[in-house]
Amino acid sequence: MPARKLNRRFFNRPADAVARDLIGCSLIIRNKHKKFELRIVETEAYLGEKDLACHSAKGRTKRTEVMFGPPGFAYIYLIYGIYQMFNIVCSGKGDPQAVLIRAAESLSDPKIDLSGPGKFTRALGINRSWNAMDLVGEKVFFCKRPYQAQIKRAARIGVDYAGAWAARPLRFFDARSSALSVRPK
DNA sequence: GCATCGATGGTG
DNA sequence: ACCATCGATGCA
Repeated sequence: MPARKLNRRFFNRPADAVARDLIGCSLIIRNKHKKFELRIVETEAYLGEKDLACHSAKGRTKRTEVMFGPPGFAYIYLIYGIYQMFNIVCSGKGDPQAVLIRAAESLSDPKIDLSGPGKFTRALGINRSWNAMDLVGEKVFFCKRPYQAQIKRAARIGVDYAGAWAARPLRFFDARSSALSVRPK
């Protein structure tokens, strides 16, 4: 039945709260020809200027500009010259936090592999042209759905450079999912 | 199984 | 010179 659509207020909270609450939620993407529906199983929170793993800690630049704006919009960037990372801007305007979507399960086509942040964007055709896209709109939006995830948390992946922030348990995942991203540590 | 490594390009 | 990654390769 009609799942509850997540509104802008949902994202106007600290990124760790949003990251946790997004586990088990669905993401609906309506393109011209295809419609994707998927369930989010892994996220990471990036807590803004004080968080040394968060891009906004390096300052306000052209790339990170969207994070300094209002919540509920996409922050997309290129990593390793190859992969696009899909984030949702969180917290209020002027507090540049974000949540990275790391893995999901496709509900519309189980064959689609979304078990990693790079695989996720590649499979869904998400790229930097999506930067600043509204994620509480008509074509792309999230829904709360009746699903019992077993939520666990751990340190974030690939941020060893961030000092004490690297050890913080800001990665959230559904322990029952078989579509988690793999990387150890 | 696991460890290591190259691809590839924007960013500061 | 770094990277919020992935997949291939080598060796066990």
